[in-house]
Amino acid sequence: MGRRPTWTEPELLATVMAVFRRKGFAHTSVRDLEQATGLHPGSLYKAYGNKEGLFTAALAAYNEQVAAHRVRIHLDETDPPLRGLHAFFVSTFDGGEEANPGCLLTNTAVEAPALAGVGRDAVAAGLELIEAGFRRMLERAIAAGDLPPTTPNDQRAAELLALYQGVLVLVRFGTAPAKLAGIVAHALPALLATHTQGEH
Amino acid sequence: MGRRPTWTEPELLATVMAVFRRKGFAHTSVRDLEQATGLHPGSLYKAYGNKEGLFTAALAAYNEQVAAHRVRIHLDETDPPLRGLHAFFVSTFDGGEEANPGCLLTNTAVEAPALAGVGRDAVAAGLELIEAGFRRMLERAIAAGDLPPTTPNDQRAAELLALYQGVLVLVRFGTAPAKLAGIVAHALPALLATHTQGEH
DNA sequence: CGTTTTGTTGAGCACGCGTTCAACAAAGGG
DNA sequence: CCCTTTGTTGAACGCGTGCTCAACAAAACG
Repeated sequence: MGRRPTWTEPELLATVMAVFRRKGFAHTSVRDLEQATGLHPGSLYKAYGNKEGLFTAALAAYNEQVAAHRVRIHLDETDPPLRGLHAFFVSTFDGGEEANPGCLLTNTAVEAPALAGVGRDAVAAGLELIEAGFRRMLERAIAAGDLPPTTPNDQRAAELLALYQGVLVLVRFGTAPAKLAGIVAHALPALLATHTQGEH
Repeated sequence: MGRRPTWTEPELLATVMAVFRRKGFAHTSVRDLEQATGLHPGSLYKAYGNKEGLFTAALAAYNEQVAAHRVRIHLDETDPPLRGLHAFFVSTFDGGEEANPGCLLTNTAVEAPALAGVGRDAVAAGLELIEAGFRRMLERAIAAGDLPPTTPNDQRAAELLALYQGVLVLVRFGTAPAKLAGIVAHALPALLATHTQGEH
């Protein structure tokens, strides 16, 4: 090769990802990325084509590095499963004030409703990754006897995903962690409680 | 005055608001607004100072026109109250495919975490408007005997707001209305059901 | 050691952005 | 009926944007 890359690709993408995550796609300029990475535009464009390609790669990196990691740690490897679920939610806002830039998937889903195919697919894949994690965790909880199988796991997982996205909106807005903790602590058990479909 | 305004202010802001709501602040150019309103930049800038002023005014208009209206219709004037709550959620996605651009408050909360004071205050005011609507609706439901007062209304309202934001994220992403309907139909009764704080 | 291959450099381009302003046109006031 | 006031016009400006490219430098290869 030529001059040895200053970055390994995952590290580079993690850096780029962090900027997109904090500022959003539109508010991030290529010069922001230059400053964050120390690389000059030619390098970035040679490797990723354009700003959208850079964003797409960062989104994929987010799925692989951040989302999948959180799912594995909290939803797949924590016992009891429902405790892992709680930790999964809390992990979005327990890092102090400025440490929680929200979720790149949530931010992207909201920012670009008409986003081009690849970007949309990446968001869909990320959300499905999380929802599938919820389903696996629910199965473990049922197997452990912590949860009565009164509602299909698909249904419960979809509801958990919706609540999760909502929490992430509030996180990004800057809602106080104490309030978020209260929401999560009560809403998760309530959502999962057995229930003969309520009247309203 | 001079040439009679082509627009009444609320109509103008409703038009501007629709563009911001669909495209987001960053992706909306002043030329987009020119095209949507038929007004030329000088007029817009004379009245609102700059693009952010225009956005702030549109945000206030959203609170007064859209959010407050929905709260009143569904949360304050529908009986039984819990049926109104359901309708409030469903109203975010029952308008067909392209008809539901999501919520300007949600979109703004996500897009601009570091938004300047006024914009942030407007979002906070809008969210509080909705949360207060939830609280009033909960009081009515309890008074009507439809809901046991086992959990403080503040707590319940906060959870409903979180779920609401999550649904709006999914709406904006383009999740199928049938799936959203399933989420809402089951999650709302579950969230409100009486519960001795679950273990997990 | 020459050649190729590959990542890097950084000045620079065209474009669209937010914004301004001098000129104008229609209503109100005395 | 003039003068002021006020909303409108639209060309134009400076700037920051996304992006390009010719030159270059270091590893890989035989």
